[in-house]
Amino acid sequence: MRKEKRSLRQQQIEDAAYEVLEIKGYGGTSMLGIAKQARASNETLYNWYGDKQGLFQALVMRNAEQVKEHLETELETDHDAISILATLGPKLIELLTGDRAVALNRAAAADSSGELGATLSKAGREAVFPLLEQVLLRARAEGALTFEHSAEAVALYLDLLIGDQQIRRVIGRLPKPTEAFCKQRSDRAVGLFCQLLG
Amino acid sequence: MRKEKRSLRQQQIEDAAYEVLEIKGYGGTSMLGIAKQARASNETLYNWYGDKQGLFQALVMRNAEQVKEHLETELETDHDAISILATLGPKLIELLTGDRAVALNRAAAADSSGELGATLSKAGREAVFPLLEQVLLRARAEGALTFEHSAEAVALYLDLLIGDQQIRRVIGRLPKPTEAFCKQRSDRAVGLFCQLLG
DNA sequence: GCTTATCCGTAATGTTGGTTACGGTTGCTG
DNA sequence: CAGCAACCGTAACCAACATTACGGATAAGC
Repeated sequence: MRKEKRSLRQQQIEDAAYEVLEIKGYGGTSMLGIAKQARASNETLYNWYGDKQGLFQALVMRNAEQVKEHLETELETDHDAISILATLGPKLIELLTGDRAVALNRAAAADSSGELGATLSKAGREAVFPLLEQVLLRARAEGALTFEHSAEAVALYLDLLIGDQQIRRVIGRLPKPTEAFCKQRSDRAVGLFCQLLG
Repeated sequence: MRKEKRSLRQQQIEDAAYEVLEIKGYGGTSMLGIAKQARASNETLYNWYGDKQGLFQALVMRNAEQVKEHLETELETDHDAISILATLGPKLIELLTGDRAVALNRAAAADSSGELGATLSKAGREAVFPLLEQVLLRARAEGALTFEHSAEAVALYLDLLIGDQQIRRVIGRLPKPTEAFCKQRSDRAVGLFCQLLG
């Protein structure tokens, strides 16, 4: 029961961190700002996360977990692989170009040590990749797709699905995508993908 | 001759700024650091560029000019459009994911005002876009490609060519691309592109 | 050679923010 | 209720850095 409370409080603090981050950007986000937003003491932040980097590492990892959970849930359906892509795609776009992901990518870009970027990539792309690989292999088994190297196929799918949306979001030249936009872009990606490998 | 000297000195200062930027990242780059690297006075920096933002704006714009010049030079050949793509592609990858572009994108990501991002995008993507459009229209006129909306075709080409290379470079998870890599990735993009629209 | 504007080097100045420290409060434990 | 640990709110400390200021050097223009 003590643990639950702590966990809940951490959730609140991390939510507060996102709020500040999304509004003020990484450079404008201070530990005191986060503490104030969360109505917490900065001493608590330092006790729990060590330092600023630690807090952001925690944000990145928690976000990545959520993304992975989302996707794994989608994967548990018994639809055919292409249908799975059709539902997975919009979700993936939303997760990778949503406000939180963008804020984290900006933080990683601003972090000169490269630690955040490493964590973001490891917990993000490198976690999503095998899931997609699984879907594409299923699609090949079903005869819907033809390819030799699954890694290349995944890379191609991601190029078509995400493209340069992330970087354009990160430098502030694209708005947060609407649900309709995600759907439309996903459909386009699947269409092109099948045209190439179908 | 006075102007030439000034211009030369500015070039040196901006080169120094890139050096610091590429080594220390945007957060770690200070005006005094740049001044020291350039063996210049920070007073001079402030006189010439106004403030830190101004200096980075100048970097972005000068870089964009150079990119555009590079591409326009390539465009002046009388090769067929697909051949132009084959030579343009590697150059474009190199320019968009090279150290300077990455450093500028990181700066734009860290700039909470969004000014740098706007300039980067306006002077970069939005300058490159019409050039590519021109090439693709030429390709269509030559009968090599078929498409309805040229803007969509350009977007597709960029997705295939650049994909998520930029964001992965920006968060530090990809090394600077080799010449061979640029060539290979460009060839792949052109191949897939022709397969889709050919 | 004298004047003057420009530039260098370096030293203030003021602010910001990461980090630490501490007194007061809350809430659990016995 | 006493004891204790965790947490809040706030202040304090310290370093970095954007920005400003200034004295000395340099070189162009006359």
